[in-house]
Amino acid sequence: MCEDPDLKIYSIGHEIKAINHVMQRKMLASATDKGVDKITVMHGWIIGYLFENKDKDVYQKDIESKFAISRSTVTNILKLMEKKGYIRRISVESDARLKKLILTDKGAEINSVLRQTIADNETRFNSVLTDEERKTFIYLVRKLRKGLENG
Amino acid sequence: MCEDPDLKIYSIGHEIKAINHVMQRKMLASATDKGVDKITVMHGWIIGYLFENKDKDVYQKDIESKFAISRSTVTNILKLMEKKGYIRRISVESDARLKKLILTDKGAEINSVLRQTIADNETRFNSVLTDEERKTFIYLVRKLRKGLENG
DNA sequence: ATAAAACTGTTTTATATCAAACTATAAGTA
DNA sequence: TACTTATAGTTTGATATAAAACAGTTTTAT
Repeated sequence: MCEDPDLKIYSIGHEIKAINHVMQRKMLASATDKGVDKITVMHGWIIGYLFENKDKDVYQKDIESKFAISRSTVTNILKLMEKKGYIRRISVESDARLKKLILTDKGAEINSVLRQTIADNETRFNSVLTDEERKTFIYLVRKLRKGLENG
Repeated sequence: MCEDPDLKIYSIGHEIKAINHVMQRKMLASATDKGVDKITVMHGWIIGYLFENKDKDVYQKDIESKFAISRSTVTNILKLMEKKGYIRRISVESDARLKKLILTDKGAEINSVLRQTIADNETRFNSVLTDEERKTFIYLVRKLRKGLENG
């Protein structure tokens, strides 16, 4: 089955990459116009995640699995985000290996600006896919990611 | 429309990124066992593209649009690929701005090994999505990419 | 014919990314 | 308790990536 090379996931790998790329550009082009720092999409995702999980304890290792980036990349990015004042990284007493991530006021402010930017830009995607297609696409992306991560 | 944040394309951005990431790991883990250099997925895509377009003239700028990477990244990657002996970059007389890309014998050899690796790994994706889902996914990825690139 | 605009590729600077080797801490086991 | 294994994070070295400034070439417009 699936002899046609055009029907292989591998053959569209670079198109998946391209979608990601376009998203990142479009998404943040407008963020710059709003008085906040120019931040990367990854910083935006992490800030959003920390905002949504304010009540819970979030450690560096959680970022690693949530966003599928290597441990060393996590260190790099979070260090930079701390330097820029979006987060703080606090050592905890119960386990000296862990570093707990705290969203600063500045980080929370950027989060609220970003929500607006995201809403503005979402209409771009809506114009390309129908409602039904978008739902299907999101479903399949989640299914594929979930399936691949335990394999 | 589309008030539910879980139904926004943005909300799955990091999952798209993760799929790409997993693909790259899985795809190349086995390539190492076959006596060829350990190459990146992007190198694999470019080598495959040059192989498929042996008869046509391919320039650096074509790589830029085909794979949605910036001009400076194209310079970097192709320089490295030339250094590793996979390709050559030839200045053409008709237009002194252009550099034509030629796949070397070594590059062609890597291509044939890679085809087998890709076939081996494609079964992973097949086990996650049904045939119908895979077709739909590929269709939507292409539609989304095409729609986003002219916007 | 010449000045302006567009195109192709490079360099520089900053960030992102991974793998591998490393440090320190915690948990499990003999 | 002492040895071993597992876990969390850091550092290093290599590659990937983009934006911006740049240089050379070609095309367009006047």
